[in-house]
Amino acid sequence: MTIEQQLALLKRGTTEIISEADLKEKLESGRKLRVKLGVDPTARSVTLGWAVVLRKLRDFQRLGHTAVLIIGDFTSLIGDPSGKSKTRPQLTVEEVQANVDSVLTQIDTILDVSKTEIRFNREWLGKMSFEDVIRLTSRYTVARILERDDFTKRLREERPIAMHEILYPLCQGYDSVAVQADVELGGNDQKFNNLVGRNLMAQFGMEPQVVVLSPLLVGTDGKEKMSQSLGNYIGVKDEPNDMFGKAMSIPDEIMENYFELATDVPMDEVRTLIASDANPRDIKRRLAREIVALYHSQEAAQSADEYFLSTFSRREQPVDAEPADIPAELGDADINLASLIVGLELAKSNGDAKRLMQSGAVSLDGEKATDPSARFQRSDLVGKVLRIGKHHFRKLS
RNA sequence: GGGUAGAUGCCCGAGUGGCCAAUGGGAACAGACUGUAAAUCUGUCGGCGGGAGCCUACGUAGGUUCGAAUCCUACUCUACCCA
Repeated sequence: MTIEQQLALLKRGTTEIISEADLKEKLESGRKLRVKLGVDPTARSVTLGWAVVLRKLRDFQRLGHTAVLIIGDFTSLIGDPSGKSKTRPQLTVEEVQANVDSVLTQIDTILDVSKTEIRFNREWLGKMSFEDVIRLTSRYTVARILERDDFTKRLREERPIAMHEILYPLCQGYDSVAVQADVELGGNDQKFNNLVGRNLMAQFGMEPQVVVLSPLLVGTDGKEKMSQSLGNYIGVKDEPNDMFGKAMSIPDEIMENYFELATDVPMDEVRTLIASDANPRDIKRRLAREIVALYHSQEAAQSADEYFLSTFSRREQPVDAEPADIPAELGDADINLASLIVGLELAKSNGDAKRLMQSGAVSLDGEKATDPSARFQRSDLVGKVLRIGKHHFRKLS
């Protein structure tokens, strides 16, 4: 692959490269570059949004460079203030470890983990003495830290900024020094932190890293950035049908964005597809298939597509609704449907379940069950398909 | 250290002694319509209960009162001004 082709591949799905000329130079050097991505183990699910940068890291990896994945086990004790209007809760050591374990098993669908250098930043940050910290902080000024938009905003809105939060960019920047990064990847919201890394590296007499920024993937709601806490995410470990369904529920306008950031479909093809007069729904089906194929398989994508069409487009009963046992404690007679729904974890409380029934969201074998006071025999329920809302089906047994 | 303002449900925010499980908006959930899109309309939106009703909740802990989100005391936290 020529340098130009490599650059083109690496530029897909990025908003900014600081600077492209530097990146080109580094690629031309023929060296095996050290490409850093820092991850904050605050979430347990790897989402497609997170996958955007992980996939970019994979691109570098496939070009023969060294992927250096930094698990921010130390920095997550601080909590990245990026994009946050509130101080994040600080995690305990146990919570961090649990998250790390879960995250590592998830990213192997994206990266070649065996070839990835995985480092925990406690390795160097945890060893620093207070004197080291003071020396580090003396390299930056308060004004420069406060330039950062999140902080400016919080100051303006008279919201708290805790002292430790302003150390976050320095910690992350110091990671780059410690692992001698050539390139650092990040989401757009990481720009400030990444640039601090460049500055610190220069201060330590190193060649500053190139910063490659990717846009943030919008969540399935089409409004906020995709994040686990907002619940608008697609997880890389989601079941095929679920993943497909979530992909279908995104607004039309963000389809192109999803193709670019979450699939490998060539962009020329995507643009032609979107410009054509094909039914947007079918373009979106293609998108959903691509995504499922990436994290599961072609076959899984195909069957998820079929499931979707029959269940939702043609509104048929799913043939293979998820089986569910009627909890034994409900007894055999006088079964209250609301308790059953709660027992199957399809509603969070009895009141909630009753409300769903009253609003017509609950049906048994296609017949609406709207009366919360109705009682059922176990034998009447077994074998029927319980439907809650549009999405949830359970075959009772 | 001194002063001022403030802390209400997922978020914003109204409420200054009973009519408050708490106005309004957003988010969310459900129904109708659809392409599980968008927009729109409708309903719901602390827990338990078939219901009557009961319980828990307005920063924390006490107190006053027949009765407190509302009054008093102490404490915790936040912002701003002065040092």
